Amino acid sequence: MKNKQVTIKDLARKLRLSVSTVSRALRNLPDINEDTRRKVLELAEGLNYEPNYIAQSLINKQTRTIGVIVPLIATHFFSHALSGMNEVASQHGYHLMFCQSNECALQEAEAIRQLASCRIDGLLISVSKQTQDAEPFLKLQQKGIPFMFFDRDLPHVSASRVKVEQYKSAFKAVEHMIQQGCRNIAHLAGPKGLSVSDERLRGYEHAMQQHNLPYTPQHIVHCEKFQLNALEAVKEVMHLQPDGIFTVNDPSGVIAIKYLQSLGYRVPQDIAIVGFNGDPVAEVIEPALSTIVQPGYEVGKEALKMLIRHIEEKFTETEELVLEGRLEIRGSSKIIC
Amino acid sequence: MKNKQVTIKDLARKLRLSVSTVSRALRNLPDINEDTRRKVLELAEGLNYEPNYIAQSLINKQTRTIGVIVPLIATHFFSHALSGMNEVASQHGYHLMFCQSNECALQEAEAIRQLASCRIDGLLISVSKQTQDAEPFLKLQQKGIPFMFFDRDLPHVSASRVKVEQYKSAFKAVEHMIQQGCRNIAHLAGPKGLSVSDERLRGYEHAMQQHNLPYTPQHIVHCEKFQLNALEAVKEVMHLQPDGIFTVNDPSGVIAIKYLQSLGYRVPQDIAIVGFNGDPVAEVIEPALSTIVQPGYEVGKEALKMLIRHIEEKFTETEELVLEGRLEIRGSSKIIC
DNA sequence: CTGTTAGCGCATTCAC
DNA sequence: GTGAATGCGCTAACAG
Repeated sequence: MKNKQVTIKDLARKLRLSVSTVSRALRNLPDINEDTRRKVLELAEGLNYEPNYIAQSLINKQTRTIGVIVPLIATHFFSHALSGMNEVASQHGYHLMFCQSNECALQEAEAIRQLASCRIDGLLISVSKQTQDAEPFLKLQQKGIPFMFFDRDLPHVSASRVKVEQYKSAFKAVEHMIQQGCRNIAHLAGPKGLSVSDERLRGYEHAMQQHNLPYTPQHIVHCEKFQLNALEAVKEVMHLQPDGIFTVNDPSGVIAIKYLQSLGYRVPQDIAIVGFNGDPVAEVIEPALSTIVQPGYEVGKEALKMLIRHIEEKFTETEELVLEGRLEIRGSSKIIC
Repeated sequence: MKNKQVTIKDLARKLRLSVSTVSRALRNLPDINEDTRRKVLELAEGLNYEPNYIAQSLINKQTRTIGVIVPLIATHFFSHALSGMNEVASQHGYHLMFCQSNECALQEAEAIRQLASCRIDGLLISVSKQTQDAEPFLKLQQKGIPFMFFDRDLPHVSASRVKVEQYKSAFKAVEHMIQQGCRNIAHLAGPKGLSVSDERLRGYEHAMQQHNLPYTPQHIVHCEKFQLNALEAVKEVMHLQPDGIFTVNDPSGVIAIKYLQSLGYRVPQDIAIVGFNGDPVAEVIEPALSTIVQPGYEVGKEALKMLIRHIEEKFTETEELVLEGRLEIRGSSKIIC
């Protein structure tokens, strides 16, 4: 932001007009001579004038900027969510200020502070898996900055949220495995305390219970680092000789398939695998990995739409939107043809 | 940005001090009574005061905000680049304002205007595949807003850039195929006029020429929409009965492998495939797809580092940084063991 | 229709 | 050490 930028004052001086007249001309307000307006617009165009949003923000008390915090951007789901937000933002004349928490609660809290100082009009956040403390969100509330969760949320914080149905999706996935004949299904779960993995776990448990299938605590192995230690988790769970594994995400499912095949197992005949998310890798593996396809792009779009609506209509109640996940049955779980 | 935010004036009033004293206390400037400073800091903490960056920006003429424009964020390379930028930005106290051009020159130009109005301190851009016009960039220059290209650039625009070596990487890839015994290599190329695909194509051509291998215009099929019509491109190129295909990206390589296998070809014995990028799908396909692994995260980091250096040191010359791509040889091209 | 005045939140002179 | 005055670029009353 050098001083080469043309200001409203420059235009006023060159046209021998007052700044307020120029300001009105620029904004197409009534009560202005058509001739003056034309002149102003022409000069603005010629001098390549761009309104200074910073100055406008100071007056309007709104920046038309939305903060977005995600745990990791280099992810199928979150990159699509951000893409969806970008779509809505540009449609409605908002800008996105982007931060990544790196799954770290401290970085997340710092990002929230920073964004608050930038005077964002609202915040969209998917929390890190460490995040427990509601404090940063309470501060946001007392500052009057609206925020919403998308995907990963803090259940005990009162705020609006847009999510994909996790519990029911997981339930559907496991039920599908049961219908395919699986009786001894294990679950590679995600980090404990993270809303989405907790809900997927519940879906697994309830599906098993509802179909009167036994499972032990050993059937559930938590991967704190998601796919990073999925291999060890698969090895561990194989002691139970399961005929099916429901994995908390697709990369883990892919790792499971590869490992089992290397051991000589046939997927899905000997053991069926179902993942979660709809990652591209799930379509590439042979056999293709059945999965719950999550509409990340739509989550992003709907979350920002809702936030903008709340901002512009000064809506204060909390709202919740739950999108459906689609069970995509592929080779890795198609036992019965 | 409601009016609930505490201002420096609020602090001044409650402490019966002037705003300038409070301002100085807050910024740890000298010439202030230690006792007053303590009181100010305490109250600021207690009232949850956050400095208004908007107001500061108006005075300092810098926003500490960097604009970033990418063609598509939901991409392995660009999402990692953005992640790298986020890392550097938070280290240096900058914020990122994110836009996606959707491969559309018009949206890109509009995004540039918008970001200019936000008075970003600098811009990092990877151009859309449509982009030809230098006009938006010239305007940026006359406004004194520094910008740099990363990855995809406009060669004829004078600006700094950070890229991955495309020509040499493609050359390496094709040469590797030749060393493995391929003699009739086809190339699924990217859109014409897009810097990176043009350079990969040159790498292919020169490698073929240097090894005295003939190729015809039919050996090169351009996919305007990248992977979307890769399948048709593969079918087309198969009329030449190639023993190797070098694809402009990994998804295309994966499509090629799947299609050829469905026809009964053995990869790599009958036909070798090498991709470009280092996408996760390349590791999952069987056989794994050889590829050029591009350091997207580093590109993002280095690009932002360079931009910040230019901004803070008022550096005006153009600079160019070219990172290496790593040839990762995998099953899809390992003919000789 | 147009110009003057005041002020957004803060930093930066310059007095005291 | 501290405060009053001025201004960043712009908008919003209010006069004329």
